Amino acid sequence: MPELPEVETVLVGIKPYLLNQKISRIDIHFPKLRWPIPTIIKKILVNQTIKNLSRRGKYLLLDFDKGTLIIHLGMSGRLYILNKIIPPLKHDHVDIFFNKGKCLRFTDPRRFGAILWTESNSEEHVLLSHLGPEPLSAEFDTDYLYNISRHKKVATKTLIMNSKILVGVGNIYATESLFDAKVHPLTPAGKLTKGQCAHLVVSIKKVLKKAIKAGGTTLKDFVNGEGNPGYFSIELNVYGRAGEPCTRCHSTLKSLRIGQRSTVFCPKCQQK
DNA sequence: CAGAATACCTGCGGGC
DNA sequence: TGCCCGCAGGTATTCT
Repeated sequence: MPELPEVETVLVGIKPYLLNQKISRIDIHFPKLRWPIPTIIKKILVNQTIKNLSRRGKYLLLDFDKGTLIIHLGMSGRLYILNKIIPPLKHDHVDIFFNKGKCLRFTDPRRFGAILWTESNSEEHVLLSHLGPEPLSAEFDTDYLYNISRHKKVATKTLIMNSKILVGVGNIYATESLFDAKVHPLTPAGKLTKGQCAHLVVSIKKVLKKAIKAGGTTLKDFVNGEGNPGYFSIELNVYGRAGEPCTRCHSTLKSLRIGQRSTVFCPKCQQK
């Protein structure tokens, strides 16, 4: 569910509460996620201090002296901080307690999320080692997108959602970025002109930055489960608006399925 | 090899 | 009210 802006918002929201905090106990209520939660963390991480929190793509990384806890929220995962003990409900998988009484709770109804432990450099973890550049980094520029898309037949939308090409862009922001850049989502990636690549790069960065800003203003309170780090709403031009008028030209927005994902676009603004 | 389809889950809204 | 269907913000794995 969460795309890069949502994960970034979660990171910024929980970091002040967790940085340099020492773990006192970990309760794993329900270990079944995409992969089982390694029960070894219950022993390894007690009395260990979180030395840093960061994000790579949609992965959250909690660094300890002994290794890194890798957290992915999947489609429906949530993380929030509790000030007091609240009994776990059905989809509450893990509670990580800290010395000062706070608790980090991981909840995930659909269980596509993951909590993994690595004692190596997390960059070398199999899930992270093949990831493409961060969309907001300088590395993701026109030349990069142009060069990597050459001779590829996949739809441009599929390309920009591929984490080996570029991390962090999911269904909503791919859809919005393509509209912003006036690129038809089905354009074969290899057919993108350099100019289109330039527009797309600018649009992706713009759309993500705007969403991060919106998340930051919408979700201030990560404590106590109130003001949940849920999925905040930003104004969307096309996603979820099939059949409604284009905000630019008032044509009727159309929908498609690309790679089993719903895609909305303006047939007039976004032509192949 | 690339690209496409499938699999993993629960919850919700709509149609009947 | 209840049942069935399709759909949901992700991505590893399997297939063709």
